[in-house]
Amino acid sequence: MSQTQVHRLGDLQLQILKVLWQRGEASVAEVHEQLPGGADLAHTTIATMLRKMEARGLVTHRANGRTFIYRAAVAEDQVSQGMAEHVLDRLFEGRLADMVSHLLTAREVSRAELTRLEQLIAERKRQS
Amino acid sequence: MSQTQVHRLGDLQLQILKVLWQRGEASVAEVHEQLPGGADLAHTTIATMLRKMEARGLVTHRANGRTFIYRAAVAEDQVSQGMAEHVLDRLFEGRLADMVSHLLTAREVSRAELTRLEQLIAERKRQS
DNA sequence: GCGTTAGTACTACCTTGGTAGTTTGTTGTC
DNA sequence: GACAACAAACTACCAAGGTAGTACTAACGC
Repeated sequence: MSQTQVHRLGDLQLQILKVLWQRGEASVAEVHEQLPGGADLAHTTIATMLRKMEARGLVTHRANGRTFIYRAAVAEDQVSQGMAEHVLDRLFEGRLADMVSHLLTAREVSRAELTRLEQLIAERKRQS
Repeated sequence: MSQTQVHRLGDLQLQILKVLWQRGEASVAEVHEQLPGGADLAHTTIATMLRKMEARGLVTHRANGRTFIYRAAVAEDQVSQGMAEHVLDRLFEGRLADMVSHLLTAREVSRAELTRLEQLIAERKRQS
């Protein structure tokens, strides 16, 4: 019984989830306001999307009077990991170093970021 | 003019591309054989998918008699980077360390892999 | 020559993400 | 009590991924 597939989410769904993760709960109107670039979208677009997402088990809602207050039903970590692992496995056969290598050559990474990475890896090495 | 969107490919498309990258060229039947789990799919499924992919600019073909020989029209690096960057940006706001951190906690990573990562980062640091 | 085989082409259907208009119902206000 | 405002529900479309059956056609074997 596949527990809500979290590795294939569209950009809009992701952005909506981000708003919910950040705020805990939000009405359709609040999601709409907080959504980056949400001004371009109709109110009903957000509402429809939220209903679809609820049908897929990504969010839940409770009623507050006639207004629905939505809440994420999947954890941020669950989604982040699900999507990141999906790409890692499908594209790089699970070889993390390959993935990082691609990303390092493809973009600017600050020195601070590199240092953080070094620390992460060193720590992980110590634990194994 | 958006150059073929390479960040949103389905799993089947990806697997087909992998076969083509690996072999250079392949007929529908060859792709079908090489496809992991391809035995579950109908021949026409692969053929249809290839035609759709050609329409999207992902592959091209030449005819060899009555048989079509397909070839990838997008580079592996282009796709890998496109998809990896997409996830990195959408999910982790571009913070590579966050992404790696998630991946490191979510799965087993061999010591050899960790060492390779260290080397990559050290090298990158030297260049900056 | 004729039938079998092995290709592609065409068509069709389902799902999901994305987008939004229209309808219906509730609520609060004058 | 009538009406305006607003929220959700319903309906509708489009694009794309995925899947495959059916139709057409060229080649090959006998």
